[in-house]
Amino acid sequence: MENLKTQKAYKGQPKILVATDCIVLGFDEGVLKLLVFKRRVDPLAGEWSLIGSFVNEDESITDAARRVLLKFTGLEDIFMEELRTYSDVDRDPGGRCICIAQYALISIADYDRGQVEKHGARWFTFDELPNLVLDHNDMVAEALKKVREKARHRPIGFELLPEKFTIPQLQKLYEAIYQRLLDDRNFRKKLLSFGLLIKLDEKDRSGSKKGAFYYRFDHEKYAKLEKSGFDFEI
Amino acid sequence: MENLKTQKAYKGQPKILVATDCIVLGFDEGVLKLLVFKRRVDPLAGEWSLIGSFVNEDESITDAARRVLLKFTGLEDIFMEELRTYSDVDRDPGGRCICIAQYALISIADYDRGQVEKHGARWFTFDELPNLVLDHNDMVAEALKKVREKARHRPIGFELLPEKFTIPQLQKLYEAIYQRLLDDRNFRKKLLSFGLLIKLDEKDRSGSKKGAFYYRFDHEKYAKLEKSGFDFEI
DNA sequence: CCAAAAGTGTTCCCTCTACACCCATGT
DNA sequence: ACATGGGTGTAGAGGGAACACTTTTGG
Repeated sequence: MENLKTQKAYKGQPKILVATDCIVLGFDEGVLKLLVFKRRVDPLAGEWSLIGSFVNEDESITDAARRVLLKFTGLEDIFMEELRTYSDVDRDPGGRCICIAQYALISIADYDRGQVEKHGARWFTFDELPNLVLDHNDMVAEALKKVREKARHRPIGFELLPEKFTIPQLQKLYEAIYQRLLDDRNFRKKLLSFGLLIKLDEKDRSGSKKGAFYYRFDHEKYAKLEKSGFDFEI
Repeated sequence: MENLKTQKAYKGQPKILVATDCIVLGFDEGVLKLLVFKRRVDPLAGEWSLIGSFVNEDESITDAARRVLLKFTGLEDIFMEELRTYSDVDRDPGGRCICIAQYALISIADYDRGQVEKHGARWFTFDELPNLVLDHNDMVAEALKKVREKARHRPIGFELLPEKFTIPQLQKLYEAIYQRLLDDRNFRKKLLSFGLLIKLDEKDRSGSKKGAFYYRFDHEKYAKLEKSGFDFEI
């Protein structure tokens, strides 16, 4: 840390409460789901809310979001990206507070059910999603829009699937994200053409008698390609 | 405002200094330029810095950024978008402070030279750009990356040109953004094919004897198209 | 043997790219 | 008349979209 002189430089400037809220998306039973919980602090205690927290003085926004996600899902190393800052002066009746919203994509198979229940959290599909507190509905809508846009150019879909997945699963995921049906032949062709899916010997027989081969995404190869300007366009 | 009960709800939570910095880009003499100024507060007073300010308790981040831009350029209604939040605990030796960076695109013909000079600000090309304080170099690099990506799908280029512009001017702008030469026939064809450029009767004769027709961008028509999912792809 | 999902190829069309010459005008 | 930048058309290649049938196997 620096010295007293520099500490004084910013003395008297207006400090503000800073929070972060997470739009946590998962993919389960062929549909996208959102993790929300019952807010415990007043005002609006008992209402449905995104999971979030105030940001402490000794942590970055990312640190705070990771702390929240760990607490509510038991998961670490989750894909997470900043959405935007919500800073309207009157956005929170509890007091002036800006919020940096982040969206997180998780493989719904992996989360810790115990943690979720312990904190009064629940997964909702978007059909049955209740009204959320404050500007959280806006955050969710914007996050969905951003995920849709982003999925067209970056392979973020794989974050929502387990390590091993089948092509039909992947297609259903993209259909859920884009909200429209895709041609199965063209989809498979396109995805395989990138050379980024590694076919495994194992089959998933839960979806059909014939069984579908498992694949995994080649993150290492993609990382290299991305540096040289590769666009994962779907 | 609400009542004392709710004010108390967040009592004791950690307040933090919040700032916003603006990556102000302009296009002049065929190259992109960045507006920076000599920082006046300690620590690091006298060093080159992005223009910015602390966020007051009674204003949103956008309000703060608009205030800064007005002060330094004399301009209002500027295109501006959030880049991201910089929140590393040690990013500022002056004290814990998070910063929401925003990039702004302005028509360099329009700004108020008096305002710029009065505040010790200057336009730099990226070739001659000096080192900036704190993490401002990162912010600039990320803003450029974002502008490049965004320009491929949204008509943000027009924000950097005057209301009236010629096709060759527009092409030079895109060449400056993408850092590569474009084919003039294909470029013209593509741009005109959208039906979003309105040809004026007037010519700009500053660049050649023959003169190039002025056009303006049809913002209204684009707004409608965008709602129905139109992608302005260049 | 049948139902149910997995897997496979081809044709057409449209868009992107590459490329070279005439036009208008001020000096 | 000439130099300078503005403006136009076309042919070939490649990628996206549309489309139907065979394969596998548990029950």
